[in-house]
Amino acid sequence: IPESEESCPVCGDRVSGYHYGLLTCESCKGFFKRSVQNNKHYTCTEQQSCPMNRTQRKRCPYCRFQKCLAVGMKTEAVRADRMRGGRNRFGPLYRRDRQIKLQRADYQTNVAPYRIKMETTIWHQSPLTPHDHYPAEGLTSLPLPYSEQLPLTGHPQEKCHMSFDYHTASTSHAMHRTVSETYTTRSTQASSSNANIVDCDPDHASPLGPFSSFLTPNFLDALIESEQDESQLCAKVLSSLQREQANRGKHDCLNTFSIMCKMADQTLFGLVEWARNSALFKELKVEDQMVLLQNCWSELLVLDHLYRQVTYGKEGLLFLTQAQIEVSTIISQAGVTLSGLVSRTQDLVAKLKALYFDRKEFVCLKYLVLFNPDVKAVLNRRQVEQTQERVNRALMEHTRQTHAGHADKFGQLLLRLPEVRSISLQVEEYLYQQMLHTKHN
DNA sequence: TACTCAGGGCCAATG
DNA sequence: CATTGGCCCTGAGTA
Ligand SMILES: [Zn+2]
Ligand SMILES: [Zn+2]
Repeated sequence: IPESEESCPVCGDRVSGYHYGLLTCESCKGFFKRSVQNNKHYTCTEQQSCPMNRTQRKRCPYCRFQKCLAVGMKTEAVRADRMRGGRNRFGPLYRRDRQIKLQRADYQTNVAPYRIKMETTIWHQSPLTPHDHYPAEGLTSLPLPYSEQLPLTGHPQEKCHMSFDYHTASTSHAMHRTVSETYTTRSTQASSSNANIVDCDPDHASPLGPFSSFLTPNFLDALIESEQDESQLCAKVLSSLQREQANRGKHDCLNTFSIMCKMADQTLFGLVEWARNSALFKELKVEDQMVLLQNCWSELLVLDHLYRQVTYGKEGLLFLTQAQIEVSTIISQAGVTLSGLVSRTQDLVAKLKALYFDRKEFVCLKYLVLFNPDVKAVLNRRQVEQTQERVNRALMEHTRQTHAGHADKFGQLLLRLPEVRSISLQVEEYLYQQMLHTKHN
């Protein structure tokens, strides 16, 4: 059933089954076969980047064949002897792929919505006071640097620097407090957001919505101001880990990898909260809020991780909130999935560092990923589209103004999003495996 | 052994 | 004429 939903990665047409390595449509199957069998060499009359879709795929065989190869169609699967029927060596690959897709579908439709539902229920049941919202707030008044040692088990030789230092993550917390509070203490009935926002924000009251009175140059600033301070999120994640550890005995400690999973879990919680607190997001219908979050939660998770690595991470170290782990340790001790994930991520971190990826851009990318008009079940597509375009313009403007020396930083940033998406799918897969694994114990 | 499903081939339609 | 793509035939691997 799920593969009837899939569309051909080459041209977007309906998929007819696995062909030469992956799910493709019938026409691309035939095209690829003929091209390989007859050893075709096409040429492109344009810039070798012709659009590929159902109606235009015939226009440029060169670009079509390049795309076939790019998405992973395998020339080895075309038989030189033209033997018909039977099976080839890709059989097991197809089986694995099917399994993974099933798992992913199961996770997407059962687990992720459940989580989000749970979180929204909590949200609606208890209108949050600022104090509840930041359970770790007291930590900000502690003398800095505040350090603590989390007992770790697992691999005794493993050099795992688990010292917690608020100095690095803490910035001008007090400055943003007031802004954050006005947002978080609002009634959270998102469906009637307009009235609430006008109520709480008389300065910006407008019949067209809370942001319509912001002039475009201030749009991004307004977005940034409403962002929760980084240290608050870190503190929340950490305090929850400490609670978890406190509930366990001294001799029943979490190992590093469980800690990473728990961190991801808590961060996800925080990201859902982030979205639900954002004024742009509140303008959407609750139904659309749900489907958008269900679509991008893992991408947000990856983006969040990337930003933390770029800003706080040191070379060769994986920075987890306040803990640092040597990347080489993970690569050598984790399974193939996780180590692959970590190395792909670190590659991306290096690229972003080279671009001097900043906080404003990070926030913009989060919004671009969240307001994805391509999500199938979205009701008000126009609204999502407009918001995405708006953020997109803001990002373009920002990169043009503040990074004038760096040609096309805007384009470079957008080009990283497909890789983020790809990593996020792998993350979902990994988390799903972990879930099954822990369930069986 | 019956069934599956990804290979190959066929051929009307298209230009 | 060459190319396309929907449909059908085949047969090794699988339950
Ligand atoms: Zn196709
Ligand atoms: Zn082309």
